[in-house]
Amino acid sequence: MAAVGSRAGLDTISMCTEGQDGLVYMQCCGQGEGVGVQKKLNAGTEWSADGNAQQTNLLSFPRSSGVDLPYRSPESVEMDEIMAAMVLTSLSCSPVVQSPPQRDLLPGDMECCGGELSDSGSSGYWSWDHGNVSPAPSPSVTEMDRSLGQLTDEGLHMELDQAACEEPEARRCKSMSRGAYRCLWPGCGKVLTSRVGMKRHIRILHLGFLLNSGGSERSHREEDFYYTEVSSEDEETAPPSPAPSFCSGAWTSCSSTQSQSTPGPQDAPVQSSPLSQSAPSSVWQIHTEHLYQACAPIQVTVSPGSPTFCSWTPSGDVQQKPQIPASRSRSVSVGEQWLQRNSAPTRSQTMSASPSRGHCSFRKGRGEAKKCRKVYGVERRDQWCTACRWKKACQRFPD
DNA sequence: AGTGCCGGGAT
DNA sequence: ATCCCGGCACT
Repeated sequence: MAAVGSRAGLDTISMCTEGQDGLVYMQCCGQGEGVGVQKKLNAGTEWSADGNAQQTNLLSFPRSSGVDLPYRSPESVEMDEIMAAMVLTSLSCSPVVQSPPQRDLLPGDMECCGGELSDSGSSGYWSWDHGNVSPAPSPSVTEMDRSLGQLTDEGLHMELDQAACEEPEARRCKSMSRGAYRCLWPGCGKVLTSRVGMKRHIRILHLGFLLNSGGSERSHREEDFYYTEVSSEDEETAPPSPAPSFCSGAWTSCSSTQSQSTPGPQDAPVQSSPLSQSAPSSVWQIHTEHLYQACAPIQVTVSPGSPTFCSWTPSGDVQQKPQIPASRSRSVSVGEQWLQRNSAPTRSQTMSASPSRGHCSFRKGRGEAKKCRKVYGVERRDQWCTACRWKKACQRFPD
């Protein structure tokens, strides 16, 4: 299925229609991994992707029969019709058909994650350029190719977790319909309705990978340990766990505007807006600041997911993120962000695993982490964290 | 020697 | 509570 969303996959798409009940059946013959995905969609559209199916390319498409298409080459016309069919199906229900291992994604996601969805073709998700479709003449092949390629590039960053920033009604209808996934990370407990979103949540917030790091392969399986599937009842009884401040602008900016606007003529998708990826680290940074005065240092397990909350407001603008008091904000270097991400998980390990010293002092050996003194130098002592200034255990760069 | 920070003192 | 520093452990 991984290739279905790609051009290679589209080459083998075939479809046929049944006139009487208005169902549109599309068959996608993938090239390799051939587990089929079937989705019965709300509007009576059914998708079938089966790598083993050998089916002739029957390209009758009564739903768009009234459309006059300018003459193009047969291949182009074929692709156009395919695209038109896909576009029509996406208009009514905007499916998110995931790769077979994640086929537990149910129509709820599709209904609620509407037009803004786009997923990585390379990771096996369908990509739908949904918001820009119309029954009018379908976009040219090159246009679609371009948009598909773009979605392939960008899609990974805009997954189903967008639902977190959508309307509450939409979320409700999603959560009531079936199970969900709950983050097991200590102090988080966020519930998401899609596995992909949960994985990404864990990967980004807890495992500390930046969005654009592209999901380094080594971490791909790691998220599985940190979430669990919960039933819908569990989800409903569970308190709405605070979602960390990850309603980043790009995830939400694509949501309502595009899907709710009347489908205009083909335009370049708006989904390619770049993501702001720097905020979380700085948020963690701020929250580790001055902890010496706030609580005992031993309890500082800098869990990146815990400190901030995501308001479930539909707009989900970047400005919706919790505003950091200006007095505490400061620029954070890349190295510091790295330290923040990497020092957090190791801290508890070093604490618990080394009862080496006889007396109760938890004094650790020289960590490799830079401290304020090293980072800023003695001459810029005013930029040290409070603890360092007081010759206490550094809170800005905890071991 | 340089650094991190505990323990304790000063305010 | 806040701020500072002597002095020790560690590299």
